[in-house]
Amino acid sequence: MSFDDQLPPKIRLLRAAAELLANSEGSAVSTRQITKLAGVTAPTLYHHFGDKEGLFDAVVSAGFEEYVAGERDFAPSGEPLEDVRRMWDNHVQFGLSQPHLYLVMFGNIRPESRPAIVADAEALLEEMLNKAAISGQINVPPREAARSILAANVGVTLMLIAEPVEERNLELSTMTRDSMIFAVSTETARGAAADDSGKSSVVVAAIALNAALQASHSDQLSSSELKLFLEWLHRISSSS
Amino acid sequence: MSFDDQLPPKIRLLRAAAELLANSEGSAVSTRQITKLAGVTAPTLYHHFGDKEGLFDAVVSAGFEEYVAGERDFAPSGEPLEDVRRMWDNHVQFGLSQPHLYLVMFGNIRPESRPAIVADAEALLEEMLNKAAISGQINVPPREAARSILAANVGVTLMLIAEPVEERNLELSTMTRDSMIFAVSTETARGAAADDSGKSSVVVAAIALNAALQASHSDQLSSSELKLFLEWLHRISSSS
DNA sequence: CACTTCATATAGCAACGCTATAGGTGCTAG
DNA sequence: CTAGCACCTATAGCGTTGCTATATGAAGTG
Repeated sequence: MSFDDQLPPKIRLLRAAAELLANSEGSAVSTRQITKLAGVTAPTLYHHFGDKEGLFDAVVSAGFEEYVAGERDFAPSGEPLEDVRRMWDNHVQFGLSQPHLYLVMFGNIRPESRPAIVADAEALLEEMLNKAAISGQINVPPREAARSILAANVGVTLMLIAEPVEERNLELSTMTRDSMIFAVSTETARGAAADDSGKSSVVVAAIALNAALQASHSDQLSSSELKLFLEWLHRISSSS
Repeated sequence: MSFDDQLPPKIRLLRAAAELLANSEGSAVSTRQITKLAGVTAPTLYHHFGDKEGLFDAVVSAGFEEYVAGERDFAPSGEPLEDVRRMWDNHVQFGLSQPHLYLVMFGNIRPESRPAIVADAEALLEEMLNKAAISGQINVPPREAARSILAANVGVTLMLIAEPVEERNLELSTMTRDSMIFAVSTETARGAAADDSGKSSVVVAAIALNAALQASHSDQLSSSELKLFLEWLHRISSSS
């Protein structure tokens, strides 16, 4: 019954919960199943984790490490938007390979209670999008882009999980993914990639902004503000 | 206790369930609450609806009529893609105004069990996208486009529901919506933004510069200067 | 040794979704 | 009018859920 004697009960509970979450098909996972598999009784669970959700949160943190590890390994491809695509695919892959764990992480929605994990995933995406922004590859602030992309990513994954396995069509994922990324990117070409060779730096961006601001005066700043702004921009631009 | 005597119990159950789903804050709704409010006992519920989910499905069908009615009223604007935008907004609006009902409809995800309602919503969207396809306005088969857009729509709505009310930012919705629609449409609108007096390139450059400055703090500006600089940058980059 | 602190077990509560069984109701057939 | 027959509802309770009041054991400290 208990599968891992002589380990501390806290760890046995974590492993039992993880195993049940990973393998249980369809129905929910009960505390009694978990404690039975772990070879402990109910109060032990509540002593260590407070309540069922506390246990699941702990399991999820561990599962999330795995998820994040998958995301970070892909990271340095040099092309940030390509990395965002990989993060998207990794997200979907994780959801489909461990649907119950995923549902605990992202599918357990209740009004006004945001799972902590969502913020983490969002931060991860934002970090990557920030790199894209530095290269001038996106036309939306990274934070908003991250939220938007993550929302679509979760929506797609949930929808795929809800479908019968044999009907799951991953094209839904790739299509939505590319739609979202394309929409926030500055790529101009519909079919072919732009040859704009990216690779901007602070200086390049500043120069571009400087030129753009002088060409069409923005009405977001007053004229005196604009003058000072342009002076600072010049200092930055001429720093290299 | 029972609020609507002399109506048939089936209808009283439906109304009680709908009312509880609409008003219950946070916690779940139990069959006992429902039967108590309806003034009937448990077997009555199971006689008419089979099980709890059957009742909820029935409530949802009724609620869905309302939802669909909202969608159909908007329909004939002549511009199909504009109608898709309205359907998207209506969807989000419905979710935020009746979050519990919405969660029963779209948030109750379990592996390989697709809520019937999703197929209906998908069909509705597909129908509209078909009109767009006939006018040559989209570059993707309507069915796939509908699935993709609906997935993103649900994802956004769930994410907004999970957020605290005061933090809810509908821009997440409009931005994701336009991203999705733009991506499937044949508009070559990327250039249209450039027509927009070059403002978009200003925004792109500002976003890039903003990200670059925060990544590697330049030593060309003092910290107080930088602070003000970034504030202005933010004003510019969030102008459109 | 006495004392505190932590960790686990015994036993059980209230609430849950659901149901076996039986009784009441209104209908049609004879 | 009555007998039979569906249909609908109630009494009572089953098995399971998440969780806990209480007690017991073990381990460290004075």
